[in-house]
Formats: sequence, structure tokens, C-alpha cells
Amino acid sequence: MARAELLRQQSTHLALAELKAACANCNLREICLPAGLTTAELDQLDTMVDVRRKIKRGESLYRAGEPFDSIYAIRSGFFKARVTYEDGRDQVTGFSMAGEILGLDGIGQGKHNCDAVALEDSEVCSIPYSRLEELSREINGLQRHFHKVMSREIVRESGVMMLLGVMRAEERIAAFLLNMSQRLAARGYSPLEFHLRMTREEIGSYLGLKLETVSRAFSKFHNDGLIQVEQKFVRIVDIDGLKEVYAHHVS
Amino acid sequence: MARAELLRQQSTHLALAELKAACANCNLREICLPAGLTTAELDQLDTMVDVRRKIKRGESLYRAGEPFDSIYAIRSGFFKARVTYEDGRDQVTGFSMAGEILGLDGIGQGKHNCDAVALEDSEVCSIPYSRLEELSREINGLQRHFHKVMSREIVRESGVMMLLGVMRAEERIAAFLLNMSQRLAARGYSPLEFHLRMTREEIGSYLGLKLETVSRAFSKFHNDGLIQVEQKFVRIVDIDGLKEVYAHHVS
DNA sequence: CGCCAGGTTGACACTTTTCAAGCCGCGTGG
DNA sequence: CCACGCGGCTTGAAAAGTGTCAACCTGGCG
Repeated sequence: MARAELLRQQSTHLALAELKAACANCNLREICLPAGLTTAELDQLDTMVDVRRKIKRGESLYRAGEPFDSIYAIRSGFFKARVTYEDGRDQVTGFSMAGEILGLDGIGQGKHNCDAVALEDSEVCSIPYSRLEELSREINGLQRHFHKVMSREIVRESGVMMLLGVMRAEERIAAFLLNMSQRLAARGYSPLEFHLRMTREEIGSYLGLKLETVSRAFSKFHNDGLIQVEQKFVRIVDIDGLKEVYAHHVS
Repeated sequence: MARAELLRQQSTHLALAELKAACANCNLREICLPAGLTTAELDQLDTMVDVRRKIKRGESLYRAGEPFDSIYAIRSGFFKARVTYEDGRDQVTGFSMAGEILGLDGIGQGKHNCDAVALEDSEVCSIPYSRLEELSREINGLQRHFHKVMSREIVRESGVMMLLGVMRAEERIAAFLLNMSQRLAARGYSPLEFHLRMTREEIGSYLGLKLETVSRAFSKFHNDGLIQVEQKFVRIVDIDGLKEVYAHHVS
């Protein structure tokens, strides 16, 4: 905290482009928090964003129970959100990639509700919540977009509830692959070839399945000519076929 | 829309207490949106809340796809939120009771994402989102509390994901009963005796189970002396026993 | 009075988990 | 540089949990 502040001040004049977040120059600005702001508003926003923070693979950005004071925009990398249960059982509640916002779950109770764990070396922009509150009173577009981000998180989660509540194993996996594909495409990556950052177990946890079930579904899709899988590498061969599995019932 | 506005103006001087929402006098103000505001702020808030709207059992407050313009505070009654899937399958994503806020899912896309259906005759206060935006720029406490409400919805949903992802049938039902009990208690009702407003099928849909499974679990809890069930009436006989089922594994 | 939605219960089928064995690939240390 | 170890992945067989189908019950309402 104190150290971050120090870093921020030091960086203001020196290596601004290097250490300071600089939304105005960020190539994620269209999909990240500043989406839709004017150039002038972007400059205002920049005053609020703290230095970037690097998180190594396997480390956590925050942990459940820690006091909440900032939200985070993912600058690069990949995270999982994990909720741990009283008895030790846990569940992955989401995967997040560049441009997405982490930490929204902390606002309600003033402390984080889940762990945010980096699945690869990552970098985040840290946004003190109190400054976000202030600034979103001044910049209407920021207020509106922040509300949208929260609302979309609610909608996203109800989509996951649908996955977990009504779909069967193969449908869930197909939905998962299509979702990854679509989000990667929105970031300019290939929607048909990608590396999974998470293990089978993490996918299973997210989808409410055991890792063996995930593995079997991958193998079946492979044999059915829908995808090619080799460890964490996935190539979608027949995307329409995948969509049929996802929309199921026509089998 | 125009009609609601008309009603609101008419009611301002006439039957204010009857038709106008009047947060300042509402006995739900401690758990509803205005929680934590000062008396003066409450009066400001009242200028924003439209007339109450009555929803008959079985009718919907809004439906998925309809344009979003207001959020709603439940004044009395009981709702389910339901998402319908392309192919017709649907899922209940939540149950809401007095003092809770409906419609937050609409902010992100400008249209509602689910149906909100009354499970008994209900009354809601309608809060135009544009006015909420304005006012939450002026009243810091309102801004903060609105953010908390959204954040808690995110946390609530990740709790449901946990239910759906890692718990088995009987644990889910126990969790459901304990959750109802706790929310009713927060509203001054008996936590140990209540009437379920929803059918077994709706409970099942919410919990990702078939209605027969719900029914069997109820019967089992009854036989085990944990609860008494008779149709929609439930009495919790052994709440610690229920909690053990919920925390499971010790069976 | 009779109908019908909603609920209960039983028998059986099916999906997914559990348990177990073995493989593969990658990083580490000898 | 190779061997080793280990986490991660795959696959099979059996077990468990939940869903499906069907019959029947119950209570409320027209």
C-alpha cells in the first residue's frame, strides 16, 4: 500500500509510460473500464489508476477475507477466481483475461469474497475504489460504464448458473470452449486455436464436473472431429458441430 | 410509462401515503436501497421513487428482452427470476422477497436478461435508473449503497454457483431451507415456520434438481426429524441437524 | 362433485463419479 | 545429457447419485 503509493509518485515524472497505467494509451481501453470515455475524460481517469502490479503465475492478487480497497483491471495475463468453502471444498467461479475487471465482489462486504489467482504471469492496473467512487460522480460516462460492468458480471454469473443447473457434461464443455473462443476473438486472438491456461481440474471445478469427465469429453470431441486437443492446446475444427452439442437436444 | 408519471403527479398531493412510495416512512428502509441514508437524504430519495406498482400472482414485473429503464424495490410479496434458454429450457436464478432489488441485470445491455414473476400478489417501488444515476452523484451514501447492492448480488450468485457446482442434492435443499429461514428472520418473520411460495419444480429448477428429487429430500428430512413438511408449509424442527446436512461429509 | 395442478413414492435407466492403473511431458538434479 | 520424479492427463470398470417414467394421492376450486 505505502510502497505502491511511493512507486506511483516516483514514476509520475520518470518512467510514466513504463510504470504508470496510462489508460489513454492502453490498447485495451475499448474493452476495459474506460470504454466510451472521451480523451479528456481518459486523462482524468489516468489520475486514478495506480501503478501496474505484476503477479507471477500461481500467486494471488487478493485472497478471500482480505480487506477490499481496490478493483483491478487485467492488463495482461489470465486469472481464475476461486471460492473456498468452510470445509475445504472449493470452486472456480470464473476465468478472467485482459481487459476484464477483478474484485467487484469485495464492495458489498468491504472484504474480498474469493481468491484471484494468476494462471500465468500477469499484470494488473490497480484502481482504488474510493477514487473510483469520487471520479464516477464527476464523469457520467464512467459511472454508467462501471454500473454496466457490474451488471454484466451479474448476467455472466446467471449464465454460469444455467450451465451448472440445466446442462449436461458435454454441453457444458462445448459452452466453455465456445465462450473462450469468443472472448479471445474479441481481443484479437485466433478464435479457433488457443492454449488453455487452466488444468482439467480447474475447468471441471468451474463447470461442476470432475476432471475425468472433462478429459473424456475432450477425447470424445476429438474423436468426433469437432476439435483437436493436445494437452492444453486446442484447435476448433468444426465450430458448428460444437454449437450443436452446446444447443444439444438435437442429438 | 406516461401513465405511471401521471399517476405519480396526481398522487403527490392526494393520497401520498397510499400511492407514493415514501421511503422515509417505509418499514423496509433499513434493508432496502435507502439503508444508511440520513433523514434529509431519504426525502431526496423519495423524489425519485415512482408510484408503487401492483403485480398479481403469476404476472411478471418485466420480461427478458424488454427495454430496461427502471430497477424495482420489492415492497411486499415474493418473486422468482427466471432465465429462458434458446431451446425452451429455463432456470430459476433466484427468489426475491420484500426489501430486495430487482432488475439489476438490465443495466449492462439496456434490456432485461430474465423474467421477474410474482409468486404471490406483490407490490414494488419503481426507481427510474436515470434518476438513480443522477441522485447517486449527489448522495454519496446512495452511490455507495447501490454499489453494495450490486456487489452482493454478485456474491449471492457465486454462492449459488457453489450450490450447483459442488453440493449434492440433500445439501442443496438444506442450504435452500436455511437461506430462506435466515432471510425471513431478517424481516422479522419466524425463522422456523414458514410457507414456501414456490412449487417443488421451481425449487428444483433453482437448485439444478428435478422436482422428484426435491420431494424425496423433503420426505427424508421429515422422516429424519429435521423438519416437518406439509405441502408448502415447513417447520424446522432441528436446525442444527439441517446445518450438519448442509455442511455434509459428516454423514 | 369432479377435475386438475401439484406433490409423493417406487422401480428402473442413465449420467457422472469414484477408484485404479498407466502414460506423457516437462523441469530438475545428478 | 539423461534419468528421474511428479503433476497433469487419459482410459477403463464399477459404484453412486440423480433423472425418468409411471402410478397414485391430495387439496383446492370451478
